[in-house]
Amino acid sequence: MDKEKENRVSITVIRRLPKYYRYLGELLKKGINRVSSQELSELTGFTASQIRQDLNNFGGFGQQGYGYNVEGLYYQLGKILGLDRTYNTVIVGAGNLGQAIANYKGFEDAGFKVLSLFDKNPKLIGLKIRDIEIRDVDELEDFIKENNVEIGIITTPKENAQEIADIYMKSGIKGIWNFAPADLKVDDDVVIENVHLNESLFTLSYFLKNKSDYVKN
Amino acid sequence: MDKEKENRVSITVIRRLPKYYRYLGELLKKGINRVSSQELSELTGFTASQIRQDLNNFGGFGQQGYGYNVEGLYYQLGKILGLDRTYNTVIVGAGNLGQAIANYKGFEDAGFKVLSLFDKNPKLIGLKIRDIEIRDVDELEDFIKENNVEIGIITTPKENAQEIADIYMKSGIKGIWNFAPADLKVDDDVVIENVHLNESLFTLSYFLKNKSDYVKN
DNA sequence: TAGATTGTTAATCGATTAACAATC
DNA sequence: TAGATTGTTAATCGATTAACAATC
Repeated sequence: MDKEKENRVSITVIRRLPKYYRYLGELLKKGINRVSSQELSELTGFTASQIRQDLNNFGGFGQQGYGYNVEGLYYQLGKILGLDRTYNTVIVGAGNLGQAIANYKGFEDAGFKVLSLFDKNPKLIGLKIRDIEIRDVDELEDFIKENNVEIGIITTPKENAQEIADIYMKSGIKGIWNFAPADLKVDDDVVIENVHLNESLFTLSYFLKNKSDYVKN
Repeated sequence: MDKEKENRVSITVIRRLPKYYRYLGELLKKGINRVSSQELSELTGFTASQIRQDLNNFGGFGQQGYGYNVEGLYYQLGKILGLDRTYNTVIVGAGNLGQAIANYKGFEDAGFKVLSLFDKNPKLIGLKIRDIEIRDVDELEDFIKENNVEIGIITTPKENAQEIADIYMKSGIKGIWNFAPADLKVDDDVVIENVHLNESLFTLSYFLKNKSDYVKN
């Protein structure tokens, strides 16, 4: 009955994977082809034990007495994270933040292609951000359906975020990357990843104020 | 000896505070002046028990039989987060992302004032983002020292992030908000808050791929 | 007073760390 | 073979949830 529960990996583990992936990518670029959990620990700051535990949620990628093959592990983690393919995305909200994301080459390199930006501001509609056209948000639903868009990005003010999420859902999008400082209500089969910059900044503020209690942490 | 340890509140608690703060602000704006942990639970998604535990790390803000006074709790949380004052900040990296942050009125409203942007691109130097001038990064250290800047924001490519962090430290900055996809090495008395957008996107990718295992979570 | 809801202790649950046999 | 390091189990630690007496 709760078969799914068995191989359900905890969210805290998942959130560490991209960091492993990043450092493995760096090692790979340096031409290093072998790494131990101890070495990964020094790079990432997680304990070697935790790293071995984390990786073993997905399989035995290492080899006793040797460690992990950098290229192999990098490839495996990419596959686990779903980075072994490409995704079509759109961005609603063509202000600075939307443009920043559209401009960031790193996302495209990782397989996330921004097909179009959308806005309701007539001054922006028709402009291009390195070949990516800004369209009227009225065209959003049709565009998504016609272009096999899987990920919807929201960089609008918070007042408009929920209505955009609703259009996304109506259009069949199952993954939303939300930058508006609001918690969106979505259907059970839609996943949301929030980037709440204000919360991040307030956390920094707290730690800045209380840093003496947290030195070396 | 480990006196500090006593009143050390766990990081996971701290990271929930901004969300409480946000919802309290919304309630306040609606003119609601009383809220129970149960109601906060429905808003935030955390359990009522957890909310009471979290708040009691900092004091007994509630009243039996009544709940919490919205305005009072909002004010207290603001104080705890260090939002009862203003901070001077600078941004290094005047591309789209840096401009987005400089443009975002919400940060200024919360007390974080961007005094200047910095870049090394001569085409950007001298431009203004709503009154905020873009200066040459060569002037960074002097500017920080002369203007009582406490928070340094990094929105450069990852290749330059560490050198900017080094200048920040040399200039006396103790709080860094880092958007570059790199883990910066800083002194023990400097706090860093990272916003690693690529890690966030990769996490979304994972959950999109495995969403059937995570429905209603 | 009766009802509601906190503050707080105790119980549970889950995540991290330690340890070591397996094995390359 | 000897040394190194994984995979995995057991122990520990910390965070969440449950429960309820205190009290407004």
